[in-house]
Amino acid sequence: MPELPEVEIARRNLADWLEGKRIRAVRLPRTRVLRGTTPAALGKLLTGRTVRSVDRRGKWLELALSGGAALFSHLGMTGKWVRRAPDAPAHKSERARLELPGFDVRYHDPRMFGRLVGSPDGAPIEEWRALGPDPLADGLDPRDFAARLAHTHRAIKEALMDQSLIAGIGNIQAAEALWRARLHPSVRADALDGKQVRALLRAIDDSIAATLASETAPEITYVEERGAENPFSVYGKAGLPCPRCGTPIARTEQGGRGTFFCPHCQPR
DNA sequence: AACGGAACCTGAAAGC
DNA sequence: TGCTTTCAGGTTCCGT
Repeated sequence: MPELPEVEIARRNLADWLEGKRIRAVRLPRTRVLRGTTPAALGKLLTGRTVRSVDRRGKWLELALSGGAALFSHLGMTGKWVRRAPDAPAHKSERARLELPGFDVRYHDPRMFGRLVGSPDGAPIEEWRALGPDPLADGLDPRDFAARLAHTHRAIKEALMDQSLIAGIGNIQAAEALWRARLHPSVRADALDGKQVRALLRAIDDSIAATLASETAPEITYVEERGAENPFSVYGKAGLPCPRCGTPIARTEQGGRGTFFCPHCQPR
């Protein structure tokens, strides 16, 4: 279940595999992943195009194609792009297949929360245009970010997961960044001072960099999958000692999802 | 306008 | 063993 770092790894992999390659054929079963379009329409858009570049903003990927078209991909909770030999058996959750010269790139997504959207003229789709600045691709201006936070009464953790405010942060990166910045997840966003906002932006950069460093691999294993190590400081660590002070990590619920934090390092 | 909660899905793990 | 429940890092829509 991908957030900014996992999607960035997917971008790098797709760029390695696809840039300069021509999509000879596609296989697109009719699934929820294609909502808003049809297999025929998307197939027609993709077939025969060469992939020029692979870009990312927040949790969205954009494959720029020859002839000015583009393919937008969101991985949802369980989406994954993988490279396979053409004769490799299809995975049960395969939702799309791009056939390149000598190999396939396939999209797996058991829960089908992900999306594939074609853009015939390459114009960014509405969801892409609605995204706020991306901490890795754009960098965030502390003053601008502070001004945006000052407009919301929500808890800082919920604000961080608002993709229009800052793009790419999900439940894990929010928890990790707040721990690094020593901020309680329930603190109101408009209560942070300038120093705290700067610390938070640094924490976000550091957390993303740390996750990228720990997960770089041709195939991503998400934390909750069997056999995966948990490389995080507080996420999924309820009851375990805080890496900084040893206090047991607490778990609460915020906006219907789990929130992890250190009650000692992150006071209200 | 802004917020909380349910809905959308499947599969793995934990509980019984 | 096998059935049931719970939970999951995504967005979106609906009611207040």
